[in-house]
Amino acid sequence: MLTRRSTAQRRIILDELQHNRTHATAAELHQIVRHSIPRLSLSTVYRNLDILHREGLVKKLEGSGRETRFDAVLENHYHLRCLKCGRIEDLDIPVTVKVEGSVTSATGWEVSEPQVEFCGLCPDCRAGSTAGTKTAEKMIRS
Amino acid sequence: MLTRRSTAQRRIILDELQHNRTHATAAELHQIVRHSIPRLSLSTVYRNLDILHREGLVKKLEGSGRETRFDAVLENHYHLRCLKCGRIEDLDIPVTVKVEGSVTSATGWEVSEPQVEFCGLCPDCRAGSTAGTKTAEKMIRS
DNA sequence: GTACATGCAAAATTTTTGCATGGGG
DNA sequence: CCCCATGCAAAAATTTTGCATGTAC
Repeated sequence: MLTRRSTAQRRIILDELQHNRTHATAAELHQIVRHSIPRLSLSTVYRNLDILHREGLVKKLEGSGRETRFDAVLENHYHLRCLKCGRIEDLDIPVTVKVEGSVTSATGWEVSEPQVEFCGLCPDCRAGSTAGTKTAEKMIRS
Repeated sequence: MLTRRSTAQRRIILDELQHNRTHATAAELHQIVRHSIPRLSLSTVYRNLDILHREGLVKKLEGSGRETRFDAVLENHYHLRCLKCGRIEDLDIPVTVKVEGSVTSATGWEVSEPQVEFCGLCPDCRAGSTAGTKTAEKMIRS
Protein backbone atom coordinates (compact mmCIF):
# COMPACT_ATOMS: atom_id res chain seq x y z
CA MET A 1 0.00 0.00 0.00
CA LEU A 2 1.50 3.27 -0.95
CA THR A 3 1.54 5.83 1.79
CA ARG A 4 0.96 9.43 0.89
CA ARG A 5 3.23 11.96 2.43
CA SER A 6 1.95 15.09 3.99
CA THR A 7 3.50 17.96 2.12
CA ALA A 8 2.92 21.65 2.54
CA GLN A 9 1.72 21.88 -1.05
CA ARG A 10 -0.96 19.24 -0.57
CA ARG A 11 -2.11 20.65 2.76
CA ILE A 12 -2.35 24.21 1.52
CA ILE A 13 -4.12 23.30 -1.69
CA LEU A 14 -6.72 21.31 0.21
CA ASP A 15 -7.09 23.98 2.85
CA GLU A 16 -7.62 26.63 0.22
CA LEU A 17 -10.20 24.54 -1.54
CA GLN A 18 -12.07 23.88 1.69
CA HIS A 19 -12.19 27.51 2.69
CA ASN A 20 -12.60 29.06 -0.70
CA ARG A 21 -15.88 27.39 -1.53
CA THR A 22 -16.03 28.72 -5.05
CA HIS A 23 -15.27 25.64 -7.10
CA ALA A 24 -11.92 26.96 -8.22
CA THR A 25 -10.07 25.70 -11.26
CA ALA A 26 -6.56 24.30 -11.00
CA ALA A 27 -5.18 27.48 -12.50
CA GLU A 28 -7.02 29.62 -9.96
CA LEU A 29 -5.78 27.50 -7.09
CA HIS A 30 -2.31 27.76 -8.50
CA GLN A 31 -2.48 31.55 -8.49
CA ILE A 32 -3.88 31.67 -4.99
CA VAL A 33 -1.57 29.15 -3.36
CA ARG A 34 1.42 30.75 -4.99
CA HIS A 35 1.06 33.52 -2.47
CA SER A 36 2.12 31.00 0.17
CA ILE A 37 4.44 28.90 -2.00
CA PRO A 38 5.73 31.09 -4.80
CA ARG A 39 7.52 28.28 -6.59
CA LEU A 40 4.48 26.02 -6.66
CA SER A 41 4.00 24.64 -10.12
CA LEU A 42 0.73 24.12 -11.90
CA SER A 43 1.54 20.47 -12.44
CA THR A 44 1.87 20.01 -8.70
CA VAL A 45 -1.58 21.48 -8.31
CA TYR A 46 -2.97 19.04 -10.84
CA ARG A 47 -1.10 16.12 -9.30
CA ASN A 48 -2.31 16.92 -5.81
CA LEU A 49 -5.88 17.54 -6.86
CA ASP A 50 -5.80 14.17 -8.54
CA ILE A 51 -4.46 12.48 -5.41
CA LEU A 52 -7.03 14.23 -3.23
CA HIS A 53 -9.70 13.20 -5.67
CA ARG A 54 -8.69 9.57 -5.52
CA GLU A 55 -8.66 9.79 -1.73
CA GLY A 56 -12.21 11.09 -1.87
CA LEU A 57 -11.38 14.47 -0.36
CA VAL A 58 -12.09 16.46 -3.47
CA LYS A 59 -14.77 16.31 -6.13
CA LYS A 60 -14.14 17.10 -9.74
CA LEU A 61 -16.74 19.19 -11.50
CA GLU A 62 -15.82 18.88 -15.07
CA GLY A 63 -17.60 20.17 -18.04
CA SER A 64 -18.02 21.98 -21.26
CA GLY A 65 -14.51 21.78 -22.65
CA ARG A 66 -13.67 24.24 -19.95
CA GLU A 67 -11.25 23.83 -17.13
CA THR A 68 -12.27 21.34 -14.52
CA ARG A 69 -13.45 22.86 -11.29
CA PHE A 70 -12.87 21.37 -7.88
CA ASP A 71 -14.98 21.14 -4.76
CA ALA A 72 -13.79 20.08 -1.32
CA VAL A 73 -17.20 20.15 0.31
CA LEU A 74 -18.01 16.59 1.11
CA GLU A 75 -21.59 16.81 2.30
CA ASN A 76 -23.69 15.83 -0.67
CA HIS A 77 -25.05 18.89 -2.39
CA TYR A 78 -25.97 19.86 -5.90
CA HIS A 79 -24.80 22.41 -8.40
CA LEU A 80 -25.94 25.05 -10.81
CA ARG A 81 -23.72 25.38 -13.85
CA CYS A 82 -23.81 28.30 -16.23
CA LEU A 83 -23.45 27.20 -19.81
CA LYS A 84 -22.31 30.61 -20.87
CA CYS A 85 -19.67 31.72 -18.38
CA GLY A 86 -18.85 28.34 -16.84
CA ARG A 87 -19.57 29.42 -13.28
CA ILE A 88 -20.69 26.75 -10.85
CA GLU A 89 -22.70 27.52 -7.74
CA ASP A 90 -24.22 25.43 -5.01
CA LEU A 91 -27.95 24.89 -5.13
CA ASP A 92 -29.40 25.78 -1.78
CA ILE A 93 -32.93 24.52 -2.07
CA PRO A 94 -33.69 20.92 -1.08
CA VAL A 95 -33.53 18.29 -3.78
CA THR A 96 -34.48 14.68 -3.28
CA VAL A 97 -33.28 11.92 -5.54
CA LYS A 98 -35.06 8.59 -5.31
CA VAL A 99 -33.71 5.52 -7.01
CA GLU A 100 -35.81 2.44 -7.48
CA GLY A 101 -33.77 -0.28 -5.82
CA SER A 102 -30.01 -0.60 -5.94
CA VAL A 103 -28.01 0.70 -8.86
CA THR A 104 -25.30 -1.85 -8.25
CA SER A 105 -27.53 -4.89 -8.21
CA ALA A 106 -29.50 -3.62 -11.20
CA THR A 107 -26.57 -2.58 -13.36
CA GLY A 108 -23.38 -4.13 -12.05
CA TRP A 109 -21.87 -0.70 -11.64
CA GLU A 110 -20.33 0.32 -8.37
CA VAL A 111 -21.31 3.93 -7.93
CA SER A 112 -21.37 6.63 -5.32
CA GLU A 113 -24.03 9.20 -4.55
CA PRO A 114 -25.73 10.64 -7.60
CA GLN A 115 -24.49 14.01 -8.76
CA VAL A 116 -27.24 16.39 -9.71
CA GLU A 117 -26.60 19.40 -11.82
CA PHE A 118 -28.87 22.05 -13.22
CA CYS A 119 -27.45 23.61 -16.35
CA GLY A 120 -28.58 26.91 -17.70
CA LEU A 121 -27.88 30.60 -17.41
CA CYS A 122 -26.78 32.40 -14.28
CA PRO A 123 -28.46 35.71 -13.41
CA ASP A 124 -25.55 37.71 -14.84
CA CYS A 125 -25.57 35.93 -18.16
CA ARG A 126 -29.34 36.15 -18.36
CA ALA A 127 -29.11 39.89 -17.98
CA GLY A 128 -26.05 41.09 -19.85
CA SER A 129 -25.76 39.13 -23.04
CA THR A 130 -22.16 40.28 -23.32
CA ALA A 131 -21.06 38.72 -20.04
CA GLY A 132 -17.77 36.88 -20.16
CA THR A 133 -17.74 33.68 -22.13
CA LYS A 134 -14.49 32.25 -20.98
CA THR A 135 -13.22 34.83 -18.59
CA ALA A 136 -15.84 35.08 -15.90
CA GLU A 137 -13.72 34.32 -12.89
CA LYS A 138 -13.74 35.44 -9.32
CA MET A 139 -10.63 35.33 -7.23
CA ILE A 140 -11.30 34.84 -3.57
CA ARG A 141 -9.23 34.58 -0.43
CA SER A 142 -6.23 35.81 -2.34
CA MET B 1 -31.94 35.95 -36.83
CA LEU B 2 -29.42 33.69 -38.36
CA THR B 3 -30.82 30.84 -40.33
CA ARG B 4 -28.98 27.55 -40.22
CA ARG B 5 -28.51 25.80 -43.47
CA SER B 6 -29.19 22.15 -43.85
CA THR B 7 -25.98 20.54 -44.94
CA ALA B 8 -25.23 16.90 -45.52
CA GLN B 9 -22.55 17.00 -42.85
CA ARG B 10 -24.93 18.26 -40.19
CA ARG B 11 -27.70 15.86 -41.16
CA ILE B 12 -25.47 12.82 -41.18
CA ILE B 13 -23.75 13.69 -37.93
CA LEU B 14 -27.08 14.11 -36.18
CA ASP B 15 -28.50 10.98 -37.75
CA GLU B 16 -25.53 8.95 -36.65
CA LEU B 17 -25.77 10.28 -33.13
CA GLN B 18 -29.46 9.49 -32.96
CA HIS B 19 -29.06 5.94 -34.15
CA ASN B 20 -25.77 5.12 -32.51
CA ARG B 21 -26.93 5.62 -28.97
CA THR B 22 -23.51 5.12 -27.46
CA HIS B 23 -22.57 8.61 -26.40
CA ALA B 24 -19.86 8.90 -29.02
CA THR B 25 -17.02 11.37 -28.86
CA ALA B 26 -16.39 13.89 -31.63
CA ALA B 27 -13.45 11.81 -32.83
CA GLU B 28 -15.56 8.65 -32.97
CA LEU B 29 -18.29 10.42 -34.90
CA HIS B 30 -15.66 11.77 -37.23
CA GLN B 31 -14.38 8.27 -37.96
CA ILE B 32 -17.87 6.89 -38.49
CA VAL B 33 -19.26 9.69 -40.64
CA ARG B 34 -16.15 9.69 -42.78
CA HIS B 35 -17.45 6.51 -44.32
CA SER B 36 -20.18 8.63 -45.90
CA ILE B 37 -18.21 11.84 -46.31
CA PRO B 38 -14.53 10.94 -46.58
CA ARG B 39 -13.31 14.53 -46.56
CA LEU B 40 -15.25 15.46 -43.44
CA SER B 41 -12.97 17.27 -41.07
CA LEU B 42 -12.90 16.92 -37.32
CA SER B 43 -13.43 20.63 -36.91
CA THR B 44 -16.66 20.38 -38.87
CA VAL B 45 -17.80 17.69 -36.48
CA TYR B 46 -17.04 19.93 -33.54
CA ARG B 47 -18.67 22.91 -35.19
CA ASN B 48 -21.82 21.00 -36.01
CA LEU B 49 -22.07 19.36 -32.62
CA ASP B 50 -21.83 22.79 -31.11
CA ILE B 51 -24.57 24.14 -33.36
CA LEU B 52 -26.80 21.15 -32.64
CA HIS B 53 -26.12 21.62 -28.97
CA ARG B 54 -27.16 25.25 -29.07
CA GLU B 55 -30.29 24.25 -30.96
CA GLY B 56 -31.08 21.80 -28.17
CA LEU B 57 -30.83 18.72 -30.37
CA VAL B 58 -27.74 17.32 -28.73
CA LYS B 59 -26.55 17.04 -25.17
CA LYS B 60 -22.95 17.34 -24.16
CA LEU B 61 -21.69 14.88 -21.57
CA GLU B 62 -18.41 16.28 -20.57
CA GLY B 63 -16.04 15.16 -17.96
CA SER B 64 -12.78 14.19 -16.48
CA GLY B 65 -10.35 15.88 -18.80
CA ARG B 66 -11.49 13.33 -21.30
CA GLU B 67 -13.14 13.90 -24.62
CA THR B 68 -16.65 15.21 -24.43
CA ARG B 69 -19.30 12.71 -25.31
CA PHE B 70 -22.52 13.55 -27.10
CA ASP B 71 -26.06 12.30 -26.76
CA ALA B 72 -28.92 12.94 -29.15
CA VAL B 73 -31.58 11.27 -27.05
CA LEU B 74 -33.88 14.01 -25.93
CA GLU B 75 -36.15 12.24 -23.50
CA ASN B 76 -34.77 12.99 -20.08
CA HIS B 77 -32.72 10.10 -18.81
CA TYR B 78 -29.75 9.64 -16.58
CA HIS B 79 -26.26 8.34 -16.93
CA LEU B 80 -23.66 6.08 -15.40
CA ARG B 81 -20.11 7.30 -15.89
CA CYS B 82 -17.04 5.17 -15.32
CA LEU B 83 -14.29 7.13 -13.66
CA LYS B 84 -11.69 4.69 -14.88
CA CYS B 85 -12.38 4.11 -18.57
CA GLY B 86 -14.63 7.10 -19.26
CA ARG B 87 -17.52 5.03 -20.58
CA ILE B 88 -21.00 6.49 -20.22
CA GLU B 89 -24.12 4.35 -20.18
CA ASP B 90 -27.79 5.07 -19.73
CA LEU B 91 -29.30 4.20 -16.39
CA ASP B 92 -32.35 2.09 -16.96
CA ILE B 93 -33.91 2.00 -13.53
CA PRO B 94 -36.36 4.73 -12.55
CA VAL B 95 -34.99 7.77 -10.79
CA THR B 96 -37.11 10.55 -9.41
CA VAL B 97 -35.78 14.00 -8.70
CA LYS B 98 -37.88 16.30 -6.56
CA VAL B 99 -37.09 19.95 -6.17
CA GLU B 100 -38.65 22.06 -3.48
CA GLY B 101 -40.28 24.87 -5.40
CA SER B 102 -38.86 26.58 -8.44
CA VAL B 103 -35.14 26.81 -9.03
CA THR B 104 -35.55 29.97 -11.04
CA SER B 105 -37.56 31.89 -8.49
CA ALA B 106 -35.32 30.67 -5.67
CA THR B 107 -31.99 31.31 -7.34
CA GLY B 108 -32.44 33.61 -10.32
CA TRP B 109 -30.94 30.98 -12.57
CA GLU B 110 -32.75 29.89 -15.70
CA VAL B 111 -32.16 26.17 -15.89
CA SER B 112 -33.40 23.13 -17.72
CA GLU B 113 -34.09 19.64 -16.44
CA PRO B 114 -31.63 18.41 -13.84
CA GLN B 115 -28.92 16.13 -15.09
CA VAL B 116 -28.28 13.17 -12.85
CA GLU B 117 -25.15 11.17 -13.07
CA PHE B 118 -23.85 8.25 -11.07
CA CYS B 119 -20.08 8.09 -11.12
CA GLY B 120 -18.13 5.00 -10.26
CA LEU B 121 -16.77 1.87 -11.83
CA CYS B 122 -18.32 -0.06 -14.67
CA PRO B 123 -18.47 -3.86 -14.41
CA ASP B 124 -15.40 -4.28 -16.63
CA CYS B 125 -13.26 -1.92 -14.63
CA ARG B 126 -14.46 -3.45 -11.37
CA ALA B 127 -13.30 -6.83 -12.58
CA GLY B 128 -10.08 -6.33 -14.49
CA SER B 129 -8.03 -3.78 -12.67
CA THR B 130 -5.95 -3.38 -15.82
CA ALA B 131 -8.88 -2.42 -18.02
CA GLY B 132 -8.28 0.46 -20.39
CA THR B 133 -7.74 3.79 -18.77
CA LYS B 134 -8.07 6.02 -21.76
CA THR B 135 -8.68 3.63 -24.57
CA ALA B 136 -11.90 1.84 -23.76
CA GLU B 137 -13.88 2.62 -26.84
CA LYS B 138 -16.52 0.84 -28.79
CA MET B 139 -17.17 1.61 -32.41
CA ILE B 140 -20.71 0.99 -33.47
CA ARG B 141 -22.70 1.28 -36.69
CA SER B 142 -19.52 1.76 -38.64
C1' DG C 1 -25.26 36.63 -55.37
C1' DT C 2 -24.73 36.50 -50.42
C1' DA C 3 -23.70 34.60 -46.28
C1' DC C 4 -23.21 30.62 -43.81
C1' DA C 5 -20.56 26.13 -44.02
C1' DT C 6 -16.59 23.52 -45.01
C1' DG C 7 -11.68 21.64 -45.22
C1' DC C 8 -7.30 22.28 -43.97
C1' DA C 9 -3.72 23.68 -41.13
C1' DA C 10 -2.27 26.16 -37.38
C1' DA C 11 -3.18 27.84 -32.75
C1' DA C 12 -5.11 27.77 -28.20
C1' DT C 13 -6.38 25.52 -24.07
C1' DT C 14 -6.19 22.19 -20.60
C1' DT C 15 -3.86 18.31 -18.62
C1' DT C 16 -0.14 14.91 -18.31
C1' DT C 17 4.60 13.22 -18.30
C1' DG C 18 9.90 12.77 -18.02
C1' DC C 19 13.58 13.73 -15.40
C1' DA C 20 16.74 15.45 -12.05
C1' DT C 21 16.47 17.11 -7.45
C1' DG C 22 14.44 17.81 -2.79
C1' DG C 23 12.62 16.36 1.59
C1' DG C 24 9.30 13.53 4.64
C1' DG C 25 9.11 9.38 7.32
C1' DC D 1 18.52 6.49 3.32
C1' DC D 2 14.68 5.39 0.46
C1' DC D 3 11.08 6.71 -2.18
C1' DC D 4 7.45 9.70 -2.95
C1' DA D 5 6.82 14.59 -4.16
C1' DT D 6 8.23 18.64 -6.51
C1' DG D 7 9.61 22.11 -10.17
C1' DC D 8 10.49 22.79 -14.65
C1' DA D 9 9.97 22.16 -19.33
C1' DA D 10 8.31 19.64 -22.91
C1' DA D 11 4.63 16.78 -24.76
C1' DA D 12 0.02 15.11 -25.21
C1' DA D 13 -4.73 15.49 -25.72
C1' DT D 14 -8.75 18.02 -26.85
C1' DT D 15 -11.03 21.87 -28.89
C1' DT D 16 -11.10 26.26 -31.39
C1' DT D 17 -9.92 29.53 -35.05
C1' DG D 18 -8.27 31.88 -39.57
C1' DC D 19 -8.74 31.79 -44.16
C1' DA D 20 -9.77 30.66 -48.85
C1' DT D 21 -13.21 28.19 -51.13
C1' DG D 22 -17.66 25.80 -51.66
C1' DT D 23 -22.69 25.71 -51.66
C1' DA D 24 -27.50 26.20 -49.79
C1' DC D 25 -31.06 29.29 -50.28
